[in-house]
Amino acid sequence: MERTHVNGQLRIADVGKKVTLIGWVAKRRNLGSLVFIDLRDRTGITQILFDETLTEAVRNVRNEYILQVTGTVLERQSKNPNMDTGDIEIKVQEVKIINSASQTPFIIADETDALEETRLKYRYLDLRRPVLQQKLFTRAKIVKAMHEYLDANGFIEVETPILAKSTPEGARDYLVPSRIHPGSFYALPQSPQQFKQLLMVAGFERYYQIARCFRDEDLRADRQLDFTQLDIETSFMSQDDILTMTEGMLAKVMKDVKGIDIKLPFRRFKYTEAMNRFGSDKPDTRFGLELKDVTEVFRNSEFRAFETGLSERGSIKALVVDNAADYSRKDIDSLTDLAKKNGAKGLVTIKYLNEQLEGSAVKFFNEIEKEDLIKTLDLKENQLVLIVSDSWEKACSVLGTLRSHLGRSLGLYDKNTYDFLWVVEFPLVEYSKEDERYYSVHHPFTRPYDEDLHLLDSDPSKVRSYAYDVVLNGYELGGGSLRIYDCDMQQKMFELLSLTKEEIETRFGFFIDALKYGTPPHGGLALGLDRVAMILTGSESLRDVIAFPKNANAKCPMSDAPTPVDEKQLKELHIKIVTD
RNA sequence: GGUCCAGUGGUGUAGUGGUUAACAUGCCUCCCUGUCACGGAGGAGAUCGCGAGUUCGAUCCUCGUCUGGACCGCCA
Repeated sequence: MERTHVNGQLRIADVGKKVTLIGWVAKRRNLGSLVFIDLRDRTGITQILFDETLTEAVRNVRNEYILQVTGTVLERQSKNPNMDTGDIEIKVQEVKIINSASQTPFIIADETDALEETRLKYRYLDLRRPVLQQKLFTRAKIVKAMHEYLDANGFIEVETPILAKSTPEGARDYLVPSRIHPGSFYALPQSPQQFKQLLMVAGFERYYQIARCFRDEDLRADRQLDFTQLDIETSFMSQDDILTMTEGMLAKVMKDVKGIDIKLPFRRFKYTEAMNRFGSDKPDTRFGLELKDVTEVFRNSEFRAFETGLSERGSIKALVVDNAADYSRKDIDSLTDLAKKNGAKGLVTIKYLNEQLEGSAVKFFNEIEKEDLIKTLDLKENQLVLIVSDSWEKACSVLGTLRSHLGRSLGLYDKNTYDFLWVVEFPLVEYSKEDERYYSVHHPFTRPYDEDLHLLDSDPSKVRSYAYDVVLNGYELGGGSLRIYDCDMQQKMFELLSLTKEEIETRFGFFIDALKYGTPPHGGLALGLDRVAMILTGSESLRDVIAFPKNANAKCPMSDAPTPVDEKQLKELHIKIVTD
C-alpha cells in the first residue's frame, strides 16, 4: 500500500513536500470546521489537519481507524516541543478510510488506564502502545547485537529439538504424549544442555542458539513457563576465556542498545565472598550496606537465639543501617516479618543511641560482648543493627534479602547504573536433609575443581566447581560452567547424586556413551534473554518484554490456553482423563 | 501446596447496613479555525464477580467459590 513517509519521520526540512501517510487514528480533536488527527504507526505520530472542505469526510472517523492521507507538509502555527514531529503537520488534500475500528476496551497510549489483566486479554491492542513496541524493538536490538558478536567470533547457530527426552532432574518437565508410541512421552527441553555438549563432541567448537526453554513450575513476575535463553557452548576454552568472551558480547549489547560503555573486565566474586558480603549469590552491588560477621563476638554467649549460629556450620551475621531513630516499632516488625518469611527463626534488632545499645536482646549480652560488638561493627551514633543467627548460608541469605529490601526502600542506588559482575567458585553439590542425598548446585555435567577431587568421596559439599554466574543489579542474567569431558568422571557424578545404575543407563546412557569417543574439554553458558531485555528496558515484569506472555496462573489471558481437548484427540494419544 | 491483597458503568477508581451508588476518563448528540489529554452544553451506560448465610433490609458483615496480582515453597 502506498505511502511516501512514515509517521515518525517528517521534520521542518520537509515543509512543502507532498506526502502520503498511513496510520491508526490515535486521537481526534474536532474544532468545528477544523479537525486535527494524530496519526500513529510504529515509528511515531504525525498531526494531520483537515479544513472545512474535508471535515465531513472524517466526520465518522474514530480512534483506531486506519487512514491513508495525502497532503502537504506545513510548518505549524503553534509547535509542540514534546513531539519529534511537533514542528510540522500535514494539510490533507485526500483521505481514504482503509479500515474502521470498534471502541477499544482501553486507550491506546503510553499512559493507559487499564489493569494488566485487561491489557493481556487484548494483548494485540496493548502491543499497539508505543511504550510496549519500544520494549520489543529493544529486545530485537539485543538479539541482533548478540548475533553479530557471536558470528564475528566464529560461532555457528544450530537448532536443537523441541521434542526431546525427559530427564527428571531439576525442574518439572512439560510432557508431550506420543501418538505413535502409546504410553511414551517427549519432554520439552528445560535447556538444550545435552544437545549442545554433543555438538562439542561432534566438533563444532563454537555453538550458539536463541533457544526456547520450558519449565513446568509456578510463575513469578520474573519467571515464565516458556522463556528464551541465549545458549552458548565452546570447546578448548578456559573458564577465563569464556568469561572474557561473554563480557565482550555484553559490552557490545550495552553499547549498541543503550549507548553505554561498560567497564571491562567485570568484577569477580567468589561464591563465599558474595554470600559473606552481600548475602546473595546474585548481589546488587550498586550500593554498599554490606553484611558483617559477628560470630566471634558472641562465641561464648549463652543467648539461646544465637545457638544455631554458634554451632558447627553456623554463623551470626549483622547488617548495620543508618538513622535508627527513623525506625518505628512497626518498621522493625515488618523487617522481622520479612526475615521470618525468608526462613529465619527471628531477627535480633539493636539500636545504638547515646553510645548505648538498646533493644530487648541487649540484656543477654555481657559488657565485653557489648564493647566488642560496637568495635567490630564500628557502630556510629543512631545506627540500627540487624542480626541473624543460623546456618552460615541461611544467616547470609536472610540478611541479603533485608539488604535488597532496604536498598530499594531507602533508594540507595541509581536506577541508571548497570553494575555487571561474575560470581565464581560455586560449590559443586549441596546436601538435602529431606531427601538425604546430594543435588547439583548447577547441573550434573559441571566439572569439579581438580584440586578438590580428593574431597569428592569424603566431603562432597566442600568441592568447588567451574561454575559461574553473570549478575547485573541483583539479577542473575545467566550462568554456565566448564563441563565434565571424561566419561568415568561423569559416571561418578551421577553416582554421587544417588542415581542408580539403571537410572543412569536409561536417562543418560547415550550421553555417557558419547563422552567415550574423544570429547574435547568444553564449557559454555546460557543467558536469560527475557531477563536481559526486562532490565535494559527498565521493566518491572518479564511480561512487558514478551509479546504474548502467560499470566501468574499459567494461562494465556487472550486464548485461555490451556484448555480441554476433544475426546477424539485424547483417544489418538491413548490418554484417559482421570479426576479424583 | 501455603500466606497476603484486590474484584463497583467500556476503562480506572470512590463510597455506604437503609430512597436516585459518586468521580474521572471513554462513548453518543450538538456548538467551536490552532488544538495537541483541546474546550463548552447535553445524554446513554452498573442486576456493585458468583453462591449461601446473618438481618426488617446486604454492594457493604460472615462463610464458601471463582477470577486476577504479589510473595513463600518450587525454579538442576
